Amino acid sequence: MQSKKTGLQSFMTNMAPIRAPLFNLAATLDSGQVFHWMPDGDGGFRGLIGEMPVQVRQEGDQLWVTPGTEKLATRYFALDHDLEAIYRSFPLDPTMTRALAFCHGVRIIRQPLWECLATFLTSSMKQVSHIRQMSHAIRTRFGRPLPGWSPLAAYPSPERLAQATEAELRACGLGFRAKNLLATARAVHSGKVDLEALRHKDDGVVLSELCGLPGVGPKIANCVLLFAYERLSAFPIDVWIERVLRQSYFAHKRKATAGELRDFAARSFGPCGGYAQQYLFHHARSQPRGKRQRR
DNA sequence: GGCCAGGTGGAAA
DNA sequence: TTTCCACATGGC
Repeated sequence: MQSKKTGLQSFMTNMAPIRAPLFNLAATLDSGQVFHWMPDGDGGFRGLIGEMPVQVRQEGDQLWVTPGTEKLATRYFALDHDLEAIYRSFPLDPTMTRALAFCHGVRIIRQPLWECLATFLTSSMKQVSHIRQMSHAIRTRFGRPLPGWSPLAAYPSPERLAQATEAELRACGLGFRAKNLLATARAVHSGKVDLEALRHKDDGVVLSELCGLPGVGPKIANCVLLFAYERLSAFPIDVWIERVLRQSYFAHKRKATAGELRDFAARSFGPCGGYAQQYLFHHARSQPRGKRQRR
């Protein structure tokens, strides 16, 4: 009689291993960069890397992924980033030190350009859980369904969303963001803005091009710069980061302007400021409500 | 039931 | 220049 395999053993015989030292999968997926990964009910996650359905699970320094997606996953999860070197570039103040300890192993994911832009376009004045809801609604309503992966679906192309109506997008819970997503989808689909071509442009050029799209300002443009264009110095300043900066770095000058905060961040957090920003964000957001900093 | 959320854009001061 | 406000929706 054959011995019955445990769930873990059977999972691993069907999966491919990747070495992933200094990586925290769960925290990375929960840190407000991506919004569609779902728990698989067995300690792992199911999601899509671009159009490719992927199941992933972490066991210590080993990542187990759907066979055939090893290279894709390695690149997506940025396992090539030298986190030790990045950490050495951080300032050594108490706030940053606490955030680093809390976020150890969180990596900045390399996201598909359009998916990242479109998702963050819907993020304004929304909690992370709401962004997740809208992302799933848009995928389900407009995306290509994947057999056996329901309710997950690929993120719809600019072309597909360009054909949608504002009412259809509002039905996904977007509110006033529907008009902006529609107009931006049309601008990208028409070729007015070429997201791929921007990969080779300077940060400033990418920023100003993105900010020309309806509903995209400096915050969202910097998120896309960081999470999709791999510009690790990009430092998006949202309400959470602004609170952290004012509390921890401008306690002596609470009336500092937005411009002063931006200049300070660029000066103080170095060439990997985007990583520092993400760690400060995730740490602040993970504090129990009672312990959170207030204005 | 009021407050706030990974903002933006346009008007007023 | 900076400040103010409308803009939808949902969770707590």
